[in-house]
Amino acid sequence: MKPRVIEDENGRRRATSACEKPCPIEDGMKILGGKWTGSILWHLQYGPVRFNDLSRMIAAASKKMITERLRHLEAQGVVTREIINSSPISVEYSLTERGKTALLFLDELRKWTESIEPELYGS
Amino acid sequence: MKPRVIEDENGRRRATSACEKPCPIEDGMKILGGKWTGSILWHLQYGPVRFNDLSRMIAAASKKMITERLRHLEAQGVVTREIINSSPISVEYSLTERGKTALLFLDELRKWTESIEPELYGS
DNA sequence: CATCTAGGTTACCAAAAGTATACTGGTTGC
DNA sequence: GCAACCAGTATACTTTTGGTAACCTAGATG
Repeated sequence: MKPRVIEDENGRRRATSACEKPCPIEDGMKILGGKWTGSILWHLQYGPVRFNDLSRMIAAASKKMITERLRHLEAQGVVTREIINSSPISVEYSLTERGKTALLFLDELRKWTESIEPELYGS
Repeated sequence: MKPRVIEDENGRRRATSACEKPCPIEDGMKILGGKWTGSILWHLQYGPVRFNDLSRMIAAASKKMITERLRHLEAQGVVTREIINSSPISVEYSLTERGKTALLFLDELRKWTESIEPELYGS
């Protein structure tokens, strides 16, 4: 619904349809907006990746952050964690279907950012 | 490029094409990911809005936050600020073309979030 | 003259987010 | 036995973010 501001009989301005509910945009940002979250999903796009490999790919993020984000994403149903009974044991993370759709939207963000700062990401 | 992990001749694992540059997704999140930023852009989508009206629409955010976000968005060329020579003087904020394209992506985020939590935003 | 509006600013505080470094316990290869 | 790998934890610390509350100038209104 289109938000409006009206004046009441005393000339005081009021907003109708102000953000009364938790807004889906703010909520979505809480899930996908944390630092490194986008990068993690991005690196999972081609298939399952093991924890330490992910950590190597996103070398600038600490293991603590990687763990934290993965746990959070798992809780939201965006990634799955699977323990592989190898030796030594390994753990693989993958995108769920929900995670794959998030990827589409992350790609939109990527395109948007590249369009405004082409000099940084050039050709 | 598809990120990979390879083993060198000693069996040590290494990532190729790790996040060496600032990633456009992380950068974009810095611009659009702050709290209230999405809501502000959302409320500007139908045309210019005055500062206090915006503040009334997003009642849960303080004026300080609104100001801070607007300054940041202005610096990134996402919104414009125009002083209207009325009496009393007023200030109108609008989306730039760049801001309007961000709106497309925010709508994708909105749809994504609604799809995963339909019970919250239902019909 | 007191109060309302406009569009903010300032000072301060709490909590969240992020970084850095070290450590665990088990396994495999040299 | 020693080192390296696995998947993380633990602890301590700094930085950033978000939020509250009060205040400001200037013009209009009662």
